[in-house]
Amino acid sequence: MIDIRILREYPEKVRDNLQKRNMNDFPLDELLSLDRKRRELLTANQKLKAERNTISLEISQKKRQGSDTSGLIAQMKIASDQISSNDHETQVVEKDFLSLLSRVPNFIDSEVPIGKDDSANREFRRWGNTPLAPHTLDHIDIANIFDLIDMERAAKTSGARFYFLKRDLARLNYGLISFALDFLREKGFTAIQPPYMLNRNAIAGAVILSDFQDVIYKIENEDLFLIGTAEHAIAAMHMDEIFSSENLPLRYAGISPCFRKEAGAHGRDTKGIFRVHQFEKVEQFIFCEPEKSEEEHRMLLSNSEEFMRRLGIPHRIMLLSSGDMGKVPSKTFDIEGWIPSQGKYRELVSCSNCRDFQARSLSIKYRQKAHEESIFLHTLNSTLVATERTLVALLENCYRPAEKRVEIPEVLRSYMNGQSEIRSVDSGTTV
RNA sequence: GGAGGCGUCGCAUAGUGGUCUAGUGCACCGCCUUGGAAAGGCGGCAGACCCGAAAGGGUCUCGAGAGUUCGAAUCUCUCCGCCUCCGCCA
Repeated sequence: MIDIRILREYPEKVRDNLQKRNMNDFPLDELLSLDRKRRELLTANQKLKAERNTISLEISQKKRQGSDTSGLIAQMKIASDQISSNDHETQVVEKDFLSLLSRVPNFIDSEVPIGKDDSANREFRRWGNTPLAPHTLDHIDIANIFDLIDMERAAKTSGARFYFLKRDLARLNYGLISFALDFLREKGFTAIQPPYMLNRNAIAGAVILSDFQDVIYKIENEDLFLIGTAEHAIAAMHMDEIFSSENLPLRYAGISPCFRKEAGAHGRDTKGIFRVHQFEKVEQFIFCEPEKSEEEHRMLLSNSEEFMRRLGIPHRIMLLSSGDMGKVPSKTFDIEGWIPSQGKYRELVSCSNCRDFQARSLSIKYRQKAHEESIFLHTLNSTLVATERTLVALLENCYRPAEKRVEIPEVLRSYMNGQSEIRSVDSGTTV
């Protein structure tokens, strides 16, 4: 949520930001008039309540003296009726106001390139060789050679965009997770396995809920949603808390499955496990003081880059344009990994500075010294590894067609009992 | 799932319809005192919002919501959470 005072005092800043985000149709004037109306109602009703409190005190004093209070009580009755009808009206306006305010996107960083879509993203750097056509097999073709993924049966049990991971690929998935947790532990992150379901209040604090209807699953007859990412659970974990600055920054390594409806993705990436309804992710999450967030953001990106390098996945770093980024972050870097079968870089990592936007909706603050004024802190999040997507990149980049084998990256071998490659069907039933 | 108990300022607690404008203790912060500290003294110590240029004033919040009442921390209902016991269960 943005600071309502900025909107009140500098509405042109908000309007400019909406324009940069291609959201010119946002009803900003309606929001401003709702704010005015809400304050008018509030002020008027507060005066009435102050009056009521005064008369109430008078009544209690007179009762103790044994004087007659019937006149005052009649007066109170009228005031109370007025107050409750005003309260009702205020609530209605307040609700409209809040739901509109919560939809205002975060201010974008001045470095963010302005554009309509991903074509305006700015490339920062590349790493690794990207042979154009090393082989024509995609990750599903390769998985089929070694019996590593069963999409057909998953379609039968669960539907499209589900999968059974099998054999060495299931093991490699957990290897990746373990490696990622060890990697972040060395960098001082605290491992967190969050609840996989959140209530509406928690989710609404971490995201713009109206934009998430197409993304997150709702549990029937419960006030619960399956998490789309550990980010939201970890962000909401500290809602309504005030930290002292000596406890910051807080650096978490979240590990969880992520559930996504992908309702708006019909026809995109329909083959394989690149875009699926559930995947595992190790997530970096930071709570820090505002003046540290730029530095923390660079650190998150460099962690994710280093992780990619250690896996040997060729990649490039992109600074997302205003048209391609989410509404909550003020600045987002993506790391795109090389997918040989597509001859393209595809998003594997998203690394965002949300500034005080989430902290404001979740009311997470800090203060330098006891009894000083508390200030909203900054939150940042970055994928360290989303394992299913990364498995796609690994299968394709590490496949050696001449020898018909998938080479396991050096850093993962210790998590695979020393195994260095996936060769033929290992053991167990093949059907 | 069943039975019972409990949710009040960081912690502990007081409070059973109007004197609660929520008290007290601990912790914490500032000052005094001291060579320095402890102890002691004095003061401060929850958040949000509204009006105001400011000084200042006001409103709301006793787990959440609804109700009874002129008036609710206090009475009623619903929900949520926690604890104890029983049942079931990875």
